[in-house]
Amino acid sequence: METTARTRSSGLTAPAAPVRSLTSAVHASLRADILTCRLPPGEKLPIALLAKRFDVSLSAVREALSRLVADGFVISEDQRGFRVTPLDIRDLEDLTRTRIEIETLALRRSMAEGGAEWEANLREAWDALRQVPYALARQPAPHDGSWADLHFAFHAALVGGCGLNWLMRFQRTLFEQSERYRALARSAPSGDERDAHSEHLALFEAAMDRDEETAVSALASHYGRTLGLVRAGVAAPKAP
Amino acid sequence: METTARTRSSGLTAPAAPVRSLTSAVHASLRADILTCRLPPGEKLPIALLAKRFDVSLSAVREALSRLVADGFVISEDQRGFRVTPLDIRDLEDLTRTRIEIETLALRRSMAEGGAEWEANLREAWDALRQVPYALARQPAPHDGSWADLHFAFHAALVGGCGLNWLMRFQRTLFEQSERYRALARSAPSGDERDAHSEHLALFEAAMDRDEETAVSALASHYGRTLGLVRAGVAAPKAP
DNA sequence: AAAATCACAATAATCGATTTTCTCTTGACG
DNA sequence: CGTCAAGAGAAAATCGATTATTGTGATTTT
Repeated sequence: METTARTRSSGLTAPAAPVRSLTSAVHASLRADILTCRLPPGEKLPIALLAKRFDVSLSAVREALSRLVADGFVISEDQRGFRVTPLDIRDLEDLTRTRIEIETLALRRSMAEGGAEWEANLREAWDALRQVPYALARQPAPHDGSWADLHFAFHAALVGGCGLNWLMRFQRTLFEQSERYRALARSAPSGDERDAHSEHLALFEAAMDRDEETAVSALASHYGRTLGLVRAGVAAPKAP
Repeated sequence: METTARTRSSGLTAPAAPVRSLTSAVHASLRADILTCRLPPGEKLPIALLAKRFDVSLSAVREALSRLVADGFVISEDQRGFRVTPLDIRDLEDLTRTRIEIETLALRRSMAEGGAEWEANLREAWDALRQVPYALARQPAPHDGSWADLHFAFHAALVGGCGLNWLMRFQRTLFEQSERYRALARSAPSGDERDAHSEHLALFEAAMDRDEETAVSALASHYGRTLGLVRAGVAAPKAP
C-alpha cells in the first residue's frame, strides 16, 4: 500500500520513470511544449523536422507522436501526418462543464468517504502549494515542484478519497487538457490576474470541514473563473 | 449538422475510415481480438511475432500497439514490450461504479435538456437493437449492425442529449472497457442468461417518459446485473 | 478565364538491418 | 544448498533507406 511521499513527482509532469527510452524522452519533451503552447494548437508536426531537431530517427518520433495522440494532445490523419490538437472556445466550455460535473461528483464522494489518509494527503498537497507564489505559474514548463505540478497535485488530492480510479483518471485527463487553455490565457495581454491562493484556500477549508455545499460551489466558481479568464485571453490574443 | 443515418457505423466498431493505412488495419484487428478476449488479458504481444502474422514490418505493429496503449487496451513498459491490459475483478467494480456515476449524470442531463432530436435518435437506436436477438451477442467480433454494435449505440443514444462531448467520450471509454469483461463472462460455463431485452426496454421507456428516478435506477440495476454476471463468470473460468 | 490534368517536390508510411537491453541458463563461490 | 555473476540467446528499440501518397503549380483543355 504505497501511501505517502515517494519520488514526489506530484503528477502533472511525466511519470516516475527517468526516461528509459528515446521515444519516452521525445514524448515528454513534445508533451511539455504542447502543454505550454510553445507548440501552438493546430501546428503541423513534420516527422522529419522533429527527428532532426531531437537528433533521433523517424521511428522514434513517430512513436512519440502516436503516444501523444493517445493522450489527446495530438491528432493524426492517415497519410497526412500529425498536428497539435486545435483548441477552441466551445471545447473549453464543454471541458469546463464536464470538469465541474465530474469533480463535484468525486469531491462529494471524497468528503463522504475519505478517511484520515485522504485528509493527510490533502493537507500535505495544500501546504506544498501555498508556499509557491502564483507568480511562478508562468514558469516555462511544468516540472517536479513547479506551481503547475503542485496545482495538479492539490486538485488530485481533493478528489483522492473518492475511491474510484476511473473517475480520478478522467479528472486528470480533464485537468491536463485545461492546462493548455490556461497557458493560452497566461500568454495573452490581459494576463490572468486572480487570487488563486484564496480560491484554493476556500476549497481546502470547506473540504476539511466536510462542508459539501460550500466546497462544491467553491469548486464550480473556481472553474467558472478560469473559464472567464481564458475566454478573455483567447478573445484578445497577442499579435501575430 | 449531421443528424441521422449516414454510414451507420453505430459506434463500437472502427470509425468510418475504410482502413487507409496498414497501421490502422493492424490496430483494428488487434483491437477486435482484445475486445473479444481472443487475445486474453495479460497476454504478451511480441512485436516480431505479430509482424509475421500480419505480414507487415515491425514499425507498423509497433505503432498499432502504441495506439492501443492510448485506448487503454494494451500496456507497455520501456524495454519490455507490450501486453494486453490485464483484467481483474477490482477494476471491474471500479469501472462499474464509475460507469453508473457518469451515465447517471449524463442521463439526467439528457432527460432534462434533450430535445426532439435526442428522442428520435434514441427511438431509432432502440428500434434497431430490439430487432437483433440477444443470442447473437456471442458473435465472434463486433461489426456494423452486430448486437454489440447496436448495444453500444443504444447506450450512447441514451446519454446523447447531455450536451457534453467529454462526458460522452468517457461513457464510450467505459463502455469499451466493460466490453472485455462481458466477453469474458460469455465465454464462461455459467454463461450469461439474462433478459437484456426487458432491461433495455425499461430503460428506454423511462427515458422517453422523462422519469428520471425510474430511469436512473434501471440503469444502476442494469449495470449491477452485468457486474454480477461477470463476477460469476470470472469466478468459474473455463479450464486452461 | 476557369476547370481539368499532369509532373514534380515534399512528406508520410513502411520496411528490414543494426544496436541495445533484457532474460534465462550455467557454473563458481559463499 | 542458495546466491551471485558471466554469457548466450531473445526481444525491444532505433536507425536510415525505400516506397507510396499528397499537395502544388505549371500546362493544357474547354
